[in-house]
Amino acid sequence: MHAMNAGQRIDRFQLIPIAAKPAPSTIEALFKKQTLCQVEAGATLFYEGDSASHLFEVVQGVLRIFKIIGDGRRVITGFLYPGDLVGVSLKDRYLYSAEAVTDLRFRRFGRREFQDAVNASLELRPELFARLCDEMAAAQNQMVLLSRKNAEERVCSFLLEHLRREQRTCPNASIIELPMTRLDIADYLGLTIETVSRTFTKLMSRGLIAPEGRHALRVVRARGLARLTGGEYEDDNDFPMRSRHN
Amino acid sequence: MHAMNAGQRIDRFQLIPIAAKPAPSTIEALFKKQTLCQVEAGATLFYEGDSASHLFEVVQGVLRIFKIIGDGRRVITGFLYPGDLVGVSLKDRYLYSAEAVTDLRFRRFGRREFQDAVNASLELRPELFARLCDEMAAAQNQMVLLSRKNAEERVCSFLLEHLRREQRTCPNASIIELPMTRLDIADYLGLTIETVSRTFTKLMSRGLIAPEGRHALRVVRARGLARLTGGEYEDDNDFPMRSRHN
DNA sequence: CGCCTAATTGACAAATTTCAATGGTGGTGG
DNA sequence: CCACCACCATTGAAATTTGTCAATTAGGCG
Repeated sequence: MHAMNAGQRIDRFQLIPIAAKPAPSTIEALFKKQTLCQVEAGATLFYEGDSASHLFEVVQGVLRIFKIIGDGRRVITGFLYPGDLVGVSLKDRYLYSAEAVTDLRFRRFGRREFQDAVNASLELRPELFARLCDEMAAAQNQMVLLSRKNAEERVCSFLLEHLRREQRTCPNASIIELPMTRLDIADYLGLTIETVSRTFTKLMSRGLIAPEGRHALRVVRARGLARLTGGEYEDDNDFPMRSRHN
Repeated sequence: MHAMNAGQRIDRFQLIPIAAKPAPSTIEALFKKQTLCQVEAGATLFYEGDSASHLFEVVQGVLRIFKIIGDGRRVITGFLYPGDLVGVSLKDRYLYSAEAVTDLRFRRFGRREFQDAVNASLELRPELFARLCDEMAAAQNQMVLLSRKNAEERVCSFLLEHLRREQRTCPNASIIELPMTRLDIADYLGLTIETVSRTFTKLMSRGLIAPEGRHALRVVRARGLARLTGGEYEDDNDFPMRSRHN
């Protein structure tokens, strides 16, 4: 249904002299020795099914990873942000394609070298394991969203997820950047572009969010959004599921 | 919407003297030293949010893992079969609940001991890693299914997934056991029980499948099913996505 | 200034869910 | 051994949500 943004495959990355310095982490430290690469928005890092020669770490910008089925239907399985790792797997082929949503800076690591480095280090292994577990937890939450949430709940969950991210760096931020297109959002939430648009409009008219320039918006009432996510937003309340025991 | 089968929480497992001997694998070998436990269909192994004290290995029977959101909507994120591991994570709480679909035999392992054993062994680590990666790949395929497949495609994918499983032990099997209820299938596929039922009926009337007793069915035309899964069934053809490169 | 793409909005169609009724099966106890 | 009950599955009809198609608006960028 949905056509992808084109974007030709990159094989020679432009090298960049600058080094970013985000929160320290052992795997990040490992990557920091690798040369920094840069591509433009729309560029493809790799396609699903390509021989999985490298791992990538996003340094700056946003990346989308997605799968495409038969007749062109696209599913974005995630948006990746600085500090995130892409291509972690033992499979010898990538399980999904990866494209830059914005201009992107990243580092690459040869799969084998990475594997060796991780095996050699007592600190790296648990970190990698922890990242995989987080990814798994996120995937399960996404399954819940895709399986049982309605359009409004999906959009509110999405907005809150992004608000959270902003708040990790700036604890009382209320403005979220949304560099991806409506089509990207739709393909991430399992909706159409029109439904996403209508839902945004509705949330605005209810005063929960407000437009803030072209590619950002302000969350006016986070509490209100949270109430519309259809559960699973353990903002302050912890585990809702736990009642009858023996 | 969907009520769960009740099933009270088990804390003292019935111990069983018999030991099964499936395909050898290092993690399986590790578990084999643990006492075999048994519970009845419907029993709960643990709830989402419980302190994650143990890992489990299914020995015999089928287990469902699921999450529940606010108003009782349930999402089954997976069915687990003999040889599968449950509860692998670094989180200190389970991310989902686990219930026996059928009478179930399993082994438990203390999380810490398991962690230590895996860390100590050069063979166990890659195996665990590989299992996590497989789980991740499965989760992504499920996201594709939930996000963009219609009812017929979902059901066909489900049937084929189960046919594959049967065929791992019996290469030209055409009968698949479906011990779970329609509600379980619906909650796994993100549909309602009625839609699942109607879709089964339609596939039967088209002669693709045939009923085979109460809890099993025969796949008459696997090829036909495969054509209805909406892509992603690399049965003989390998990667469909790979066209324009530079 | 005007074009091109992205986003919005509306009207309609289609798929799935919801609600309701019926049918089948297995288990239990008379 | 049979009847009845509880539960699960099927089927139909109506309702609802989301998707589709089409037209319009709004930006961004040359």
